[in-house]
Formats: sequence, structure tokens, C-alpha cells
Amino acid sequence: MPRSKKLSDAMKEERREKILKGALRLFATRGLAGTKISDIAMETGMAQGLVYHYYRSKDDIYTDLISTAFEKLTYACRELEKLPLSPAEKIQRALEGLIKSFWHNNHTAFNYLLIAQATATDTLPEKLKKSIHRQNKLPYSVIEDIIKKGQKDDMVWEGDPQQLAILFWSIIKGLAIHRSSHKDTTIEPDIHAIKRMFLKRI
Amino acid sequence: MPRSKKLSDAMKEERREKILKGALRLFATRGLAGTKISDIAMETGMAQGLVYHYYRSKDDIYTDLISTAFEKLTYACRELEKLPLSPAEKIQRALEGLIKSFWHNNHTAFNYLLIAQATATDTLPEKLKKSIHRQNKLPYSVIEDIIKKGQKDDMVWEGDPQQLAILFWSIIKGLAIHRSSHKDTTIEPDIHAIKRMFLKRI
DNA sequence: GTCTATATCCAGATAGAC
DNA sequence: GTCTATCTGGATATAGAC
Repeated sequence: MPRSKKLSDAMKEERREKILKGALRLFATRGLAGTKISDIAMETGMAQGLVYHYYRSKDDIYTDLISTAFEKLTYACRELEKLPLSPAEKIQRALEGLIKSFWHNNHTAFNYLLIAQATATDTLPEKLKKSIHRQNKLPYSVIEDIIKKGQKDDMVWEGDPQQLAILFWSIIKGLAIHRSSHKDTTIEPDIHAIKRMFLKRI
Repeated sequence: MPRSKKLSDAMKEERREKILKGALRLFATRGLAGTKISDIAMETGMAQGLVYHYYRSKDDIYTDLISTAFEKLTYACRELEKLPLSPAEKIQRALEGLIKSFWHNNHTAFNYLLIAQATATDTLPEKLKKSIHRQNKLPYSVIEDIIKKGQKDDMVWEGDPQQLAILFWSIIKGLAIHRSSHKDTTIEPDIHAIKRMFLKRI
């Protein structure tokens, strides 16, 4: 019976999604070591033991979340590159897209907080650390490249493009931290102010 | 013998300082739960059990570090307020002071990362959480106030001062994360770029 | 598939020799 | 004061009933 097989697979997948959804906030705010399987189980409304029916270990859940977070980030970077926009417009679009998504969907901010957390920690499984280190490079190089081109057009302020890219992602991570710990704050940050940092004409 | 008593107290204090110094980096990068007493002991070059001669618990070490971090931050904020400078100059001074100290002394960046970590986590001892929440307000209000005054002088860009203060500290926290995980990077970030965010004339 | 109960392991904290 | 050895609690992961 391939049909029922497929159905049960779909339901299993759905359950896994539910676990991931609950685990994201916990891992992002408490870290890998600070999050207990029982916390995740409670958040998802299932018994502690049942989590192991869907994931072999806590590390596996964490790894899955990190993968997804980087996949999304990598995808967004490639899309940004391809957009038929000027470098200055791309910077504006990226800032607006990121901040609006942070303030609209909490989980987006948590994804970036998770990445920020993960890159700052040195106690993750070795395999994962390598993978993070590899995938973390693209976002910086994409922004750096856009800044370089924007400077040639005289639309972006002069300055070391690599440093400006670091600044770009530092702001994003800083805002992700803020958003994650102030869920009440409904006012979005001033995107104009951030744009002034990079763009000559805003 | 009050003299030998004093001497042994001084040595005890010295040992405690050594523990704190080693624990700071670990707690900042790995969090409270992710840091083991044995890690701290190894970092300090002493046996695991000996740590308990100087601190009653892991939480106590963490609490001590948080206290110190906030004391320094609070002190710096009050000093900044008192300085005989214009609002615009104060913003510049604060940015330069913070970033230069991050890139000159690693431990300064770790102090800010520790604060960023602590404010984003919800699993700390209740007493500590309250204390952090209370002490975390001053830095925002001080910067907000300076921005307000700078806007009256037409030296700071218009925009909600509270939001701009949030942006200010988000950048600082973002840079603290970056600095803490890239000890090799020797180039300081572009302070001019950050100044453009706030100041009309730079 | 879901639960409860339990085995196992590991880290925080303590005891006691030197 | 410093160490090694140990107690203890709690969290991961497993076993087995339903």
C-alpha cells in the first residue's frame, strides 16, 4: 500500500516540522546546551520520550535547524544577486526585507539569532562547526560584492567593502538579538538610519 | 594577626580574579549551561574541585561576571553623560571608545557579548534576571537622551530617539559577537560608517 | 504512535587526604 | 590551599506496555 505509506510519511514529516518550530525559539535563545529535550517536548505538547521517535538525538534537531537556517539565508543571497536592481537598490531591498521579516515573523529573527549563536560558540559537534564555517562565508561575500559595485556607481559611501559587509551583518545580528528578546516591541527600527550608513542618496 | 589575614585575603581575591578572567570568555561564547566548571578550572590551570574553594557554585561565578559587566557599563554611561561635550561629540566618543576597546582588549568585547547573551536568555536564576532587566535600561535611556539633545541642535538625524538608541546598542552587540568569534581579524570596523547613521555632519 | 518507567551517563558539588 | 575520589541529581536516551 504505497498510498498509506506516503500518508504516514507526510504525517511524520508534519510532526517533525512541529518539533522544529518549537525547538527553534528555545535553541536560539538558550543555546544547544541550555535547551532540554523535555523543554522541546513540552513546547510541542508531547511526551519527552516521543521526541526520540522523530529524532535520534538533540544534536540532530539542532543540526536540522542550522541546515534550514543556512539554506534559507543562502537562497535569499542568491536571489538578491539575481534581482534586476542597482547595487544601491539591492542594499535597500535586503535591509528592508530582513527587518520587515524580523518584525513580522518572529521565527525569522530566531533563525538569525540561531546563526549568530552558532557562529560564536566553539562547543558544537566538529562536523557541524565545519559546515557552519563554510556556509557563513557566502552572505558576507555577496554583500561585499554589492557594496563594491555600488561604490563604483558612486551610490555607496567609500570605505573597505569587507568591513562594510561585516558591519551590515553585525547590525542584522544585533537586531535579531533585540527582536528575539523584546517580542512586545512592535515598532520597527528606522531603516532610513541604517541606509544612511551605506547609501549616499537615500 | 591582621596583617597575614589581609595578605591571604588579597591572594584569595587574586585567585578569584583569575577564575573570572578565564570564565568570562567561556560564559560569553558558550553561555551559562554550555560552560562546565571543569572548563573553567582547566582554563585557569587548577583542579576542578579547587574552584569551589573560591566560589560556592557555577551560578555565583556567572552572577559575579554579570555584575562586573553591568557596573562597568553603568559607570561608562554616567561618565559619558558628564563629559563636557556636545551631544554629537558624545555619540562619536561613545562609538570610538567602545569599538577601540573591543579591538584592543578582547575581554571588553566578551563583556558585551555576555550582556547580550544574558539579556536574550530566559533560563537564568530569577534574581539575576530581574537585576539584569533593571540594569539594562540605563544605557538605552542615556543614548536616547543624547540623541534627543543632538536632534535639537540639528546635529543628529531626525527619527524616533528610542528606536535610534536601540539601533545604537544593536550595532554594538552585533560587533561584540563578531569580534568575539573572529579574534584574528585585526582591522577595526569603519567608525565613519556608523557615525553616518546618527550624525548629520561627520 | 504515544505514553511511562528506567538505564546510563555526565556534570555540579562535597569529602577528606596531604 | 590544593589535590583526588566520590556522592548526587538531573538530563539524554532506551525499553517496553498500551
